[in-house]
Amino acid sequence: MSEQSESGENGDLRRKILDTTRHLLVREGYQNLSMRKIADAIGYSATSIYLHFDGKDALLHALIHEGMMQLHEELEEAAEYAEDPVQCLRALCRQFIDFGLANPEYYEIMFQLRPERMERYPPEKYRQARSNLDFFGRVLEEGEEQGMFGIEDAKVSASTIWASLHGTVSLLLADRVDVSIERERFIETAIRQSIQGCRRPTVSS
Amino acid sequence: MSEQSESGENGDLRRKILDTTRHLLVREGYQNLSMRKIADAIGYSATSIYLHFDGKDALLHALIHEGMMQLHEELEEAAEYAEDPVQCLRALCRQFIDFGLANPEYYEIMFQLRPERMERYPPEKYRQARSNLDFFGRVLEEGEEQGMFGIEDAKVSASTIWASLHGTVSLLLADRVDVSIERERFIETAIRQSIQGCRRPTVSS
Amino acid sequence: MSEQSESGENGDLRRKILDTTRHLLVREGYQNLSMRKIADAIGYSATSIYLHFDGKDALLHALIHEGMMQLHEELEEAAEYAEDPVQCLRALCRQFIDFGLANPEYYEIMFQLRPERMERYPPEKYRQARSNLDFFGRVLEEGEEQGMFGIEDAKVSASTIWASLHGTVSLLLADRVDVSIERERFIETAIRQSIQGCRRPTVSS
Amino acid sequence: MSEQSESGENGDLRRKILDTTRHLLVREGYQNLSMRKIADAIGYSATSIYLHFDGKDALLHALIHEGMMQLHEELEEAAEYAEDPVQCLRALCRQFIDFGLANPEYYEIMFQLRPERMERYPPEKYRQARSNLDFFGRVLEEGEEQGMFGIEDAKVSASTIWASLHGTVSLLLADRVDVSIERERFIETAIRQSIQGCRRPTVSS
DNA sequence: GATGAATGAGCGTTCATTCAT
DNA sequence: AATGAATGAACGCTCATTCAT
Repeated sequence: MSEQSESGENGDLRRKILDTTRHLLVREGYQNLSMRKIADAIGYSATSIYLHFDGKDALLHALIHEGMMQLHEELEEAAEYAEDPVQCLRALCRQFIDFGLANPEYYEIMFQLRPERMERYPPEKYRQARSNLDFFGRVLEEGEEQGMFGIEDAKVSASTIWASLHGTVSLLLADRVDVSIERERFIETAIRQSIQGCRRPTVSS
Repeated sequence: MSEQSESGENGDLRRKILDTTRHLLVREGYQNLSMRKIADAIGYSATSIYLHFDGKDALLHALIHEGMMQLHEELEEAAEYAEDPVQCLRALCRQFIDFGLANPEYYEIMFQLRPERMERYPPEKYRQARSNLDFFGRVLEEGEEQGMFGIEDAKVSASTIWASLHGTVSLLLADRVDVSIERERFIETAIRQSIQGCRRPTVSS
Repeated sequence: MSEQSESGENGDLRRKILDTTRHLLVREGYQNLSMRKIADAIGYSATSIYLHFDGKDALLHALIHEGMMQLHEELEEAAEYAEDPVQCLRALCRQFIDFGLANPEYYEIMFQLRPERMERYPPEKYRQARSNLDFFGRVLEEGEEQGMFGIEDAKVSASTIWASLHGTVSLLLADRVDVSIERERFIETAIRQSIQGCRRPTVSS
Repeated sequence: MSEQSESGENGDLRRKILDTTRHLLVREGYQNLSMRKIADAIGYSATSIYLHFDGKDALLHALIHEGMMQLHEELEEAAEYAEDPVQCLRALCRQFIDFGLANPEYYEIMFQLRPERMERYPPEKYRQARSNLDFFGRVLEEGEEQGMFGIEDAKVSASTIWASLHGTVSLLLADRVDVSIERERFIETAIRQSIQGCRRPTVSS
């Protein structure tokens, strides 16, 4: 009642909106998200959202930004403690997948929206987003220099590995992986194959 | 009673609806698809669609079914002429990606819609859908038996390869691959790494 | 119940919408007109209006068109029975004012909306609208040839007379004329002065 | 407590609100005027406006009042230097039109809003507003006494002249005068005809 | 087999205004 | 004197769907 530090019930409506939107995203998906539903879920009028965000797009952009930042931090931390490029690549893959599975709401808006449907996501933010890919590019380059990989172009391979991880997360989130396959085993195999795919080939294919 | 409207190909409105919907899907995307737009595009009343389909979902289910059948045929044909498991796997990968890029309208509804949000896609159809995965499983099994691969479980690896291909197609369709990367090179690298990922590893990772 | 000639209660929803809109316009004004209010007033859902009109603009354009046609007919008829240009001009003035006062709803959307607010009124209709002005131009020209007027340019004078009549109608509709002035006398004076204004001046002013 | 925000002209927020509203009116029109836009434009919160005005209507009433005062002054000055009633009437007409064209923001709220729809514009202000009409009444009376005019009732003719001028300004502001007509010529003709309309008629009409 | 008429629910957004501080 | 937070009502419009014919 007296003071309102920084995480009191007061004032952080903006925070509440972001969190609620995240939860709704995971429960109902982007398509079924509406300003009214968000408002109802937080117990405020729809108008109130506009006090904190310029509109639906701005709200989602803010969420995407948060997701990108969080992913960035997680990848950074994962890369930090790795001893060699291979271990580092493995850690990055694992972290990316974990992030996607743990934050499906972020994942959907960050990676699964067709850009044509999310109008005008500021290009400057896209650049920042893509910086997450650089983690993979750097470690591939490094490993290549040390003769651990057999890739042609670190940038290209970073993208294909990303594609592989993205597919893995997408299928898991969509529950499209055969139920008879154990989740952890699927993930581990996907990672192993991704890394193995960068190895110097034993025979030409 | 006498004349059949003005359309030459008499009767098969159902066919027309499906085709038009496909075209609309590719032009406007799933989100902007509406029954009215379909009806306008075929020159019939919106009500007519309901004579042939129970609703929007049923219409999409039918389309998904068609897409699955077509993909099945294409994979079948691709596998047919391969000489050895590795070549066959390569052909399957290439065909899957080609299918996705050539039929973005199918691809989106087949693989990019969250099933929880597409009301009750009949499980029996899902089973059929999954049969497309068996192509990959079979060739992996075969190659494993011939000592060409070093995988633990063909079913699991089939899924991870599928994941990899799905990620590749998804990123390409969403235009999220760095523009500086040549499209064909990206695809070729993705396929090569997918196959290489199944090879017997040179060192344990 | 059996047959539905052409003015039955059935089918003429379009007509009903137009009429109701007209009434609402006069009761509440253009600013307070909304699709919902129209729908409520006719006892239909708002959606139904869109079955007959592309949108609010199209609905108003249709009304403007009707108004222009009606005014055109009335002016035409007024001009028909006049014996000489002066009588004709007088009849036209009288008819224009009568039309405005009798159809305030038409008058508002026809003449009192700032064009910037009524988006994209088709220019081809504007041309037709302006044709109403030609009645005045023609009679002024004719009278000038017969030496009855002392005007410089029929087109310019037609416009100034129109301005005069427009001001007269506007003030009356807005109830801005002093209550102590009898309505009919005001109108009569306005008309007389408008005509007198075109006479050959007695002294230069 | 110490510093007064950043604005130099301390205190007179009320003045600032009025001025800003005027500018917004001319830039965006009455329809697009909103309290929030005003607040944004002056750099204060929307709430602040309510400290100085009871609401949107009151704010507009204040503006109307100012406009009436300004018009009054201008007409007064115009009348002052005239040598005879005809010249005076001409000067008044010219000044009225000039005022309208130079202050479209004032003109719209002063003369083009239907009072019924502008809640309760205080009648005492209307009286004051009407005083502007008296300029015309007086000069007509005077001219009539001197035999220069042939009008029946100065008050009535003042109103009809006003109507004429009002129509002229309205059409010009709405850009409804044929583009082929030169603006100044249109104005001059309107004024000449207005005055000529009060002359003693050469023949009865 | 095909339609026209109709609708309830919902969309993102803006508005003038209030109230506690 | 000034504000930030909040709101209910309304806006034009689109949607998938139903029903009588």
